[in-house]
Amino acid sequence: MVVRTRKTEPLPPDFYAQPTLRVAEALLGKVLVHDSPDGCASGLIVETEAYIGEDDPACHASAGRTARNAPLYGPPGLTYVYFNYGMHYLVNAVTEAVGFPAAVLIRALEPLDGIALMRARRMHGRSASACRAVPDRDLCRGPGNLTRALGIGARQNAMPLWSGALRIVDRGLAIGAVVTGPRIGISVGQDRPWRYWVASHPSVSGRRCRPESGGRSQSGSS
DNA sequence: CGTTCGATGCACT
DNA sequence: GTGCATCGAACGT
Repeated sequence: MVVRTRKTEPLPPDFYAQPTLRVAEALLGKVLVHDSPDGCASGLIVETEAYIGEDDPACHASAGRTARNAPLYGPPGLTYVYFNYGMHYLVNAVTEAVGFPAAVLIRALEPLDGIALMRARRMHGRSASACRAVPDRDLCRGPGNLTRALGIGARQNAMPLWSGALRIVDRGLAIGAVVTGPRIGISVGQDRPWRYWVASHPSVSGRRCRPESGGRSQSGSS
């Protein structure tokens, strides 16, 4: 019984046909991979958010089915990629059952493979010096940043995550403690604690977790 | 260190 | 025309 190689099995479609909160938590520690013509890039999922049903005011389906949000109503395990703020793509994994609109937003990754490629993609349209200053841990920090680093765009919308170029796999990697709290970046539905992240992980978005002691934050300079 | 604000395109009212 | 599941430069403390 050797076969102790790194597992790279994609999560099966059934994985996504579960309650969205369970999927959102279970996706932490899995690996999002994109094989593109430019090369392969991947990262460990360390932050997610759930968007559940037409009753969720922050869910894109809150106003009913439209052309844009149609993938939310489709089969679980497909992507829902959309364009926001005129410049960012955001990627979701569709969950639950056909006809019920719900998904998990991937908000942050810890870069694993293809770090040079990620940095090259994020360099697009900005000065080389500014890009060189971006630490590895920030390359996929935030939902807009990770799609840029992985080369995810409108062409990846409504694509299966269990096969094909863009997929989520389980490599059996261990993660730290999981924390939950309110979703961020939204103006409604903030009462629902449907955001999940790995505690104290440096690639999680939002306000940076301050290091334990040693940092003097309240000193009046001069 | 913290907070504010402009960029930028598209879906939807 | 309005508002958005964002980002980072610019400014104030």
